[in-house]
Amino acid sequence: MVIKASAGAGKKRRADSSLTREKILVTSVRLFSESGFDGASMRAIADVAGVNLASMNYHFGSKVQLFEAAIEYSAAPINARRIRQLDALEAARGLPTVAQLVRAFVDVDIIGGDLAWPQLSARILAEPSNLSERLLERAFSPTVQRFLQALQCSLPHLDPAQLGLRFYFVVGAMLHLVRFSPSPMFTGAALPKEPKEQRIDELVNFAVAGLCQAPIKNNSRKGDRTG
Amino acid sequence: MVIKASAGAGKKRRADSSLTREKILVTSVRLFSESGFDGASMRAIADVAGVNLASMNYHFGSKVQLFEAAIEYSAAPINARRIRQLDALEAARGLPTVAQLVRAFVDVDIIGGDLAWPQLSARILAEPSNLSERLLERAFSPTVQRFLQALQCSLPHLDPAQLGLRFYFVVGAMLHLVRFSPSPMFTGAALPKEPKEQRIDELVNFAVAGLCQAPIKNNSRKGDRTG
DNA sequence: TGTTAGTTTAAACGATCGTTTAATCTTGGT
DNA sequence: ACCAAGATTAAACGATCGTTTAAACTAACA
Repeated sequence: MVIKASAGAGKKRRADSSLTREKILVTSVRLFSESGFDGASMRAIADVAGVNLASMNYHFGSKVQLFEAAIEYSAAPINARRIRQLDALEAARGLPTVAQLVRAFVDVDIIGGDLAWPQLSARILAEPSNLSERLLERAFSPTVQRFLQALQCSLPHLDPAQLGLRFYFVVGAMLHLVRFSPSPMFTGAALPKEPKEQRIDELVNFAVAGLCQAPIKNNSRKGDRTG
Repeated sequence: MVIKASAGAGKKRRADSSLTREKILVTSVRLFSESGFDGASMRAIADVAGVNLASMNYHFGSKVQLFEAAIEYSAAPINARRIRQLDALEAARGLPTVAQLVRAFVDVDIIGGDLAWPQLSARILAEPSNLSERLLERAFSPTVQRFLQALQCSLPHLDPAQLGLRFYFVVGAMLHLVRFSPSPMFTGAALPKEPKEQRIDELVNFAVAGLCQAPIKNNSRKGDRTG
């Protein structure tokens, strides 16, 4: 058994194994994001991908390793695009606004495109923690770090820990929006559904207000607790 | 096979079946919230609860029905406490503040206590949608509706759909905070972890700013998109 | 005390899971 | 043409899953 590391780089020696790898990865991303790790069986992935069951273990070793490969395969292009947008913002004159930074982070994940990284990442969050935490960390962390640095520059008065926690809230709201379209209990059953882009605008506005206008540290405990 | 509807109400006829039911429910909530629907097996629940495997199907019919029963069992007391707090706020003189309303909704879910409803509800969100959506709707909707009405009274200038979407963001941030303690990539590895109550304060402040201070409707598209 | 409905139990059922085996096919190298 | 390494395949393995069966047990009522 030979577990190959990369698909596109090495020149294929004999057969079209890289095609098989890619079919498996694309299908894995789809089924894992639809049904979760337990819900997507190796056999279902093999059937949908049109490959033999055993070839998945041949190429990826085990289901867990396939899961990790699918996560990396799905996250990589989106992380790259986020970083590219952030680079562009930082290359411009003057500091990027918080709204620009939030939008650069958020809209990629929701507009998304062909590879369902947001659905997959939202799914990972619900897997048993020993599986998910390490994987999410690896797939998310570098990009999050860079955005946090940029946000810190634009919000220098905020404590780093406080900024991190608020950005964590933003990510939570984003993933929640990505997972479902908000159910009728929130938006009212009769109301027409807004287009996706408008919801992103709302999310950006909400996030910017929360990041910038919430009171700093613990100097204002406005009225609470009556019960 | 007799599937009983309620445990505490009907007087037990012969044996201590209500004790068995309760042990199964308590253990189900714990294991479902830890491992999800697929991850928690009937056998594991039976072992931990100290009951026979077959008795779970005897009392609840099927695993799906047990899942539903566990959700209801876990959500009911928390919904009740939320509604009680809301009633108290509305019984007081003057309109409740947004901060009071948000806190009444949020802190119950995080302080939580013995029954892990927040973890469970966060877990449900990742189940296949045919399972989760209907259940979450049933467990969440009435309480959400009442809080939305109260928020609307305190924020009359907000469009109902816009308010609903923003409250949806708040719930997303809350569930995200409940699911994990924010990973080091957000808060910085070296920083000491804040106490739980302080994080709730931060969440409330963040949510209030997002709910109240975000721009209304689509009149201000502050700078975005530089590409 | 014998009856009977309700409950608990051990054992088994069929299905599906991830993984492995071993044979076959494909294809570049000589 | 022959060889050998990589890739694909059908078939099976052992384990575990949710569920069912049928017998044993418990306790209120006649």
